[in-house]
Amino acid sequence: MVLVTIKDIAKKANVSISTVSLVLNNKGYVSPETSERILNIINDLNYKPLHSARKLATRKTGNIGYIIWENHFSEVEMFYSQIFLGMEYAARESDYYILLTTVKDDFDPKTDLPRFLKYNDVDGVVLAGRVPHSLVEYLDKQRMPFVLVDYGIPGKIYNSVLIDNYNGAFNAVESLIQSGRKRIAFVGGTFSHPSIKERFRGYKEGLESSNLISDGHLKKYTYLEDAETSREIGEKGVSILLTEKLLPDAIFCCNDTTALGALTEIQRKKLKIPQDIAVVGFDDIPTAAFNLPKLSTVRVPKLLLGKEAFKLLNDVIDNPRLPAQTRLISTEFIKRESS
Amino acid sequence: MVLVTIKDIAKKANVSISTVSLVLNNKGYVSPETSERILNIINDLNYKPLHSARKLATRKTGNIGYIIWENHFSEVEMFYSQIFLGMEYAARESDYYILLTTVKDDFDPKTDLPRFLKYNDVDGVVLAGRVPHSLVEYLDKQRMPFVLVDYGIPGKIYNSVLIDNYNGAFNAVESLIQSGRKRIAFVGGTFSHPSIKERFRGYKEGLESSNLISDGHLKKYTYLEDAETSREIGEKGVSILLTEKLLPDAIFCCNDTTALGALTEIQRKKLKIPQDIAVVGFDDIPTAAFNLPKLSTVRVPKLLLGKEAFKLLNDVIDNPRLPAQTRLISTEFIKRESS
DNA sequence: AAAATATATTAAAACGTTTCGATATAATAT
DNA sequence: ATATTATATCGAAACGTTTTAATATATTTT
Repeated sequence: MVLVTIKDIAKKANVSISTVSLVLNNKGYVSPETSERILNIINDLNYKPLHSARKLATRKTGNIGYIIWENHFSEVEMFYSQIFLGMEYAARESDYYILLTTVKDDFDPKTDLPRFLKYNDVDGVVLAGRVPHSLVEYLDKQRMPFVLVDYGIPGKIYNSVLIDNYNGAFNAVESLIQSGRKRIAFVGGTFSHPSIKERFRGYKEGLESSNLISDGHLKKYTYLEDAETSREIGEKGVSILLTEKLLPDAIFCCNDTTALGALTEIQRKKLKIPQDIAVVGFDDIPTAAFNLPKLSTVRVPKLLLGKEAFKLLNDVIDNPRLPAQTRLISTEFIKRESS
Repeated sequence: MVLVTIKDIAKKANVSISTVSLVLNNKGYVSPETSERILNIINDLNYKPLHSARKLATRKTGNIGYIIWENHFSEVEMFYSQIFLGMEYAARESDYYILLTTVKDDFDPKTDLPRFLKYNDVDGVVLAGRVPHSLVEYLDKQRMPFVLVDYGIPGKIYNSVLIDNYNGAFNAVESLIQSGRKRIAFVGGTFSHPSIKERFRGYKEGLESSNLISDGHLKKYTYLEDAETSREIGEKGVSILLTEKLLPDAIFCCNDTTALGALTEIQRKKLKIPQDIAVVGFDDIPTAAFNLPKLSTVRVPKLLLGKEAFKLLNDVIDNPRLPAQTRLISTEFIKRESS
C-alpha cells in the first residue's frame, strides 16, 4: 500500500505534474476534457495531496491555534468548548486544522509560549475569553494574525468577535419589568471583564429606560465582586441582598454560573422562585436547562461565535493589514421557570 | 523578518547541512565541540526546523487524532474534555499535535470520516468513550494505529486504556457498608457500555462479599435503563426505588450525572441526605464537588487517562505489530457530604 | 606495520508539492 | 495577412528538511 503521488496521476493521465497541480488548485488554464480526465483518475486512485509537501511548497502551516485560559477549559461550564466546536465545524469546510491549547493564569511569554507559537506552526490564532494581556501583546508584536472572542482589552482595538452583551442584558431586564418586577438586583463577578461590564450597563440602562432606578437603588441592589464568577458568588450575593428591608423581587445575574448559585441560596432561604424572586442568568449553559427550577437566561449562540471567529481570522490571514474590526453577535432571551 | 533555515545555521557554523541535521536529531557522530558551536548558533538565531519540511522528509504527519462522540463533547460533563487535556499535556513533551474532532451518532465511514483520516493527516488516533464500531473497524482495517480510552467492544481485543471500574465500584460499596448501610441500591444507564457493566459487577460482588445480597435484592434495588446516562435517569430511578416498602438506605449510581439526578429526586421527596439515604456517584466531575450536598464519588484520574492513552498510542505507532494491550487505571474513593 | 574499527564530516539524492517562465497553438483584433 | 491576445501544457526550480553512502582521519587490534 504505497502512497499515491501527483506523479502517478500525471503519468496515468499523460500530462505533466504541473497540469495536475493546476486542476488540483483550479488555477490557470486547463481544458475541460483534460481536467475531467485528471479528476477521474484522482478519484479512481483515491489520491490525496500530501499535506506536508503542499505546506512546504506554499509556505503555510495549514493550522490555526485556539487558546483559552486553563481554568476556563477545566471548569464546569462548557462555554469555551462550545466555541471551539463552532470553530471546528467551520474548519471542516476549509483545509485548516485547529490546535487547541490552554495557558496558565500566570502566563509569561518568555517561558510559557504555546508550542505551536514557539515553533511557528500556525498561520493565526483565536483567543477565547479572558486571556493574558502579555500574550496578546506578544502576538501583536510578532504580527501573528489573531482574533479575540468574547474578550477585549480596554483601550486597545483588536480584531474581535463579541457578544452583544448590552442589548442582551437590556432585553432581559425589560422582560422582567414587563412581568411586573420593580426591584431588580444585579449580582456579578469578574467586573474587570468587559463582557460583565457591558451586561451591567445594559441592566442599568434597562432600569433607567423604565424609570425604575430610584436614588440609592444601585447601592442597595447591586452585588459586585471582582473574582472569577462562580456559584459561590451567586450564593454570597443573594445572602447579602436578602438583608435589605425591602427585598428585591428579581435578580439579574452576570452569568448562568452565578445565577445557579443564586437559585440555591434563595431556595435555602425558603423563598419561592419565581413568585417571591425571579432569577435570570446569561449564557445559556447546558446546566441552565436541567436545573430545578429551569433557569431563564440570555442565550449566547456559542457555535456561531466560534464560526464567526474562524471566518474573521481567515479574513485577517488573507489580508493582514486590514484595520481591526469587531463583529457583534446578538443574543436571545430564553424564558424558563425561574422568571 | 525572513525565515532562518538549516542552511543559515550550517553556513554560520562552517559545517554542512547534514551535520546540523545530525545534532538537531542527535544521531550519528558529531564532535562535542562542533555540536556545541552549532547549538549555540541555533539558539542565537532562534532557529526552529520547519515542521512541514521535516515531516515531508520523514514521511510522518506529526499529528494524532482525538475522536469523541459529539454528544459527549457537548454534554454538561467535562469528562472527555479532561481526558483530552491530559493528552494535550503529554503531547507538549513530544512533537505531536493533537487534532480534536467529533463524530455523529449515526456515523458512516463512507461519508462521515473525519477529515484527518480522509486525508491521511494523522499517525494515530485516540478514541474516547463510546464510539461508532464501524469507525473502529475501519481504523483496524486501514492498519491505522489507535487506542480506545474508557471503552471496549465486546469480543474484540484492541489497545486500550481503561478505568478499573470493578474495584472502584467494589470499594465504594464497601465504604457504604462500613458506614452501616444495609440496603444499597444501584441506578444506572447505558448498560451496553462496558464500563457501566463493570461498575455493576463491582457493586454486586461488593454486596456479596459482605453477604448483604439477599434473595430478590437485585430485583428490588436495581434500576437499569439502557439509555444515555443523564440526570433524568437518576431522578426516575430514585422515584421508582422509593416505592419499595423497605426503602434503600444507600444508592450507588453508575456515574455522577446520574447521581446528581438522584440527589435532586431524593430531596424532592423530602428525605435527608445522607441520614435517610446515602448517595455515591462515579467519575468525580467538577459539579460533584459544587453540588449541595457535595457528592461522594469514585474519582477517575482523567488527566492520567489521557496521558496513558497518549503514551500507549506512541508505543503502538513505534511498534505497530505488538499484540494489543490494555492498561488499567485505578480510582480513588472520595467521601464528601452525600455519604 | 598493516588491517580493522571508531570517529567526524559531507555531498547529493530524496520527500511531494507549487509556481514561474517558456512554448505552442487557437482565436481575435487590426 | 499580421499582430495581439487567450487558451493549454510543460520543464525546471524551489520549498527546508532527513538520510544514505562516501570520504577522511584517528585510534585500536593484529
